[in-house]
Amino acid sequence: MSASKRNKPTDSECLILSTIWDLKSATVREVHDRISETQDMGYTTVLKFMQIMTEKGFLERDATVRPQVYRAAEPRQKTQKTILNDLIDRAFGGSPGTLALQALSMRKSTPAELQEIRELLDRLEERD
Amino acid sequence: MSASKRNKPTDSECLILSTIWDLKSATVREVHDRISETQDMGYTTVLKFMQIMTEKGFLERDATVRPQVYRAAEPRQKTQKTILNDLIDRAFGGSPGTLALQALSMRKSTPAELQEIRELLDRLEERD
DNA sequence: GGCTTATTACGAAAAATTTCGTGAATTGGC
DNA sequence: GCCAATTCACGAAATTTTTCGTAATAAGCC
Repeated sequence: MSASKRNKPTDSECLILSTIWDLKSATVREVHDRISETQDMGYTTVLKFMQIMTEKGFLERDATVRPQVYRAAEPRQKTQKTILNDLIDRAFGGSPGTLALQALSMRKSTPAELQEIRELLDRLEERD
Repeated sequence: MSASKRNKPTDSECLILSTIWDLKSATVREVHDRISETQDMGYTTVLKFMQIMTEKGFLERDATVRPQVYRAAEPRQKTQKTILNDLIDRAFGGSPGTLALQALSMRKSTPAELQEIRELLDRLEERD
């Protein structure tokens, strides 16, 4: 199967993906421990999500080791872009700029991030 | 009632909100006509969503006129920020900059938007 | 090998979202 | 005022998402 690209993960799936992106690869327990810090979600609930996500093609699992280890099937950025594409059309009138503007004006970003964005802007405007 | 702020609209609700933001205020038919251009969604389905959204506090309705007219209960930006806040934590490791960067590198933005972002960056960096 | 604990599979309940049928109420035209 | 067409309220079915209980399986220890 592996619907991989076209469909975006659900809210809970994003939470789990996020953790796995951070850890590169992770067992169910590792994911659950991480998520438990902020959320109230049972161990078998996390397990079930990870099984479903494997079916959907969001995760891959190595069943040769115990406990089993999961990895993201797609690179983080690719999935993030799928999510953003959907959101931009759905709630930002198709304008990525509007979304970016709102995001930046909302919370403090690091100087490094701001600099990176400046450089991106330079490259984007050069193309004209 | 009016849960207004804390909760984010569902996917379908975003679609409808988007339309109403554009039109400032709208009847069910107007919203349905707009959405029908790209989606396959029945009239009564749209109506039901708008009724639910009114209960939830996302919309307000003027029932004194016929057909009834709906408006967004909160300003567009406020709702957009609620959505972004959630997404940033859920899938972007809490970093608005990462989200902004991805959004900008994804599709072409207008020169005006790029300029606006530059100005925002200037203001943000001044604050240090 | 048997016991204890941790991990995994299965399936299904609970909750939330999406969809629409049906009939009542309202409006506009004649 | 009456009829056709539109709009609205109600409720419920269908689907998807979220949650977890329970049992099966595997691992680690003495």
